[in-house]
Amino acid sequence: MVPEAERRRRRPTRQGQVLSETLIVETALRMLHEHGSAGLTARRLGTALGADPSTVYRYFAGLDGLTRAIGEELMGRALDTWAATGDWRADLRALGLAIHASYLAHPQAAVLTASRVTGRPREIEVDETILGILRGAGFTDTDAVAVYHAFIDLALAFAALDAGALALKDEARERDEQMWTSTYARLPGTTHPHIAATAPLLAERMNRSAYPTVLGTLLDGAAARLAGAHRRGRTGQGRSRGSGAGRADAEDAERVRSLS
Amino acid sequence: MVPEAERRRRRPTRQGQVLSETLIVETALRMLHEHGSAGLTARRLGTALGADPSTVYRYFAGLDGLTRAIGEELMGRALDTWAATGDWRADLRALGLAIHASYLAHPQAAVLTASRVTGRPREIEVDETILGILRGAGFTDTDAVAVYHAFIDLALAFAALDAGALALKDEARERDEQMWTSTYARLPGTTHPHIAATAPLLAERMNRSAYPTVLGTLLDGAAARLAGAHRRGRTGQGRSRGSGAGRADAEDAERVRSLS
DNA sequence: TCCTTATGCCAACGCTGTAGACGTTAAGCC
DNA sequence: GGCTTAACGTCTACAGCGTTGGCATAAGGA
Repeated sequence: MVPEAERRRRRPTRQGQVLSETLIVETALRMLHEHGSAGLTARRLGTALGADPSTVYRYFAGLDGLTRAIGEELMGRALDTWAATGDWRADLRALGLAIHASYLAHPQAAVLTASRVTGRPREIEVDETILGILRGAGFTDTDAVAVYHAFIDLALAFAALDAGALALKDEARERDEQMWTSTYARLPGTTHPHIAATAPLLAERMNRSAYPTVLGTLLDGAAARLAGAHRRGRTGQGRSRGSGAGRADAEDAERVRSLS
Repeated sequence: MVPEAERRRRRPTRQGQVLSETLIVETALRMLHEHGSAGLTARRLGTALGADPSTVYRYFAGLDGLTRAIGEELMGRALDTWAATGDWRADLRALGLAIHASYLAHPQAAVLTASRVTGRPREIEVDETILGILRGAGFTDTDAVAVYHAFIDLALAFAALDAGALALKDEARERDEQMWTSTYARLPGTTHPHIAATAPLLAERMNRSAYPTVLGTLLDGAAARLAGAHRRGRTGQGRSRGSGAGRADAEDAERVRSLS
């Protein structure tokens, strides 16, 4: 296995294809679209590329390495469709939606990659951008990191969740989506009063992503914290209850972490 | 395949095991712990059960059916460790953390199931409980459904994301966790000023789950909306900007949905 | 005790990811 | 232009996978 940058001899395949990392990644994305998230196999990828299956292993450390490269590509695409305006709130919202949308444009790929951290260049670029927006907006470093953490994990988590729903093959997805009008809407009010009372609302809402809503709430919370910090800065007063990211949450986070 | 409730003839395995859905689910959970999230195979499960691999197919519709049953089991366990107090905010927080914790107690299983909706009894029970808490707290049906949607998807999304990190085998996880002290902390301030400036804070924070923080923010937003609704109820005034779940978000959600 | 059929077992099919040896051919140098 | 060298595509093989259909058998109702 040789890193892409050091490749010198580009020798065509028996069928005439000249391979490269990006060609393989793009072919893999197309295959994921056509054959579903379980349809990315070395052999199929080989035939699609006009090359022997094992050739892929000269470019990536197993299919897992290819998967990480795909994630990096999706992150890069998100960044490319986004442009800063200077309004931190609008910029973060747009960036979050861009990441989410970029992954959901390839749900079958997103399922495989959204919960992996690659640490590759474009991903780092996104992180740097987010931190820059927050620090530029006047957040303290501590707050900026806290909001960044919540922001990026929220985007990835919802990308993975929503991609999972979209990645189901049509038939299965239809069945899943109809669950709110079939299973849930038919529960009797005697045993499930609250579901029964809200069934139409549920059917209308549950097949959409909750991400935009939650993202809005998160940014509201961040804005409140920013305002609070400014107020404290002027008055020298202690922090208010506010955003719910205080001591108790840190303890929860620690507890959660040590669960494994 | 016969539903568990109608099973009459319980015939022991050649090795003496008497099978049942719950025995299989529990064995599968144990195997996931021992062999990782890719370690649940029909053949291995068979040997672990002291039975032929194909026997599992008499109890579940393929490994996929087994997977859904595992998800249902985890959801049930979350509900069992939780008790209502009457304080809607505390109750929701505790329930969210319980779901998150239940999945993270079996990260390898959570990876497989957290983004699947099963529509099975214990899952419905959780949904009914959440809606009950919200409607009991005085939310309108519309608001209750909106908060419910955000709440449950948030819990599942973070369960999946955090489980993904925990499910990596020790060696890989350690490498992942050290990325914040190795890769990120070493980026030069000239190219990545914001990451460089916050590197210690990042290293301290990024290996914990952001879920408790985000959950807190979500509940804060919900509380604000509840207070706003009450105020509107008294004064008859229109809704304020507030929680960020207004018209614009609904449009975003629709846009996102039609992406596929 | 007998009959039915649920249920466990077996064998087989067509896949999978990946390792290692092999041979061809492009690149770099003179 | 010709030579050398090793990068890179190809071939072969292995061990394992999910799943299915047929078969034997024993459990439970009569």
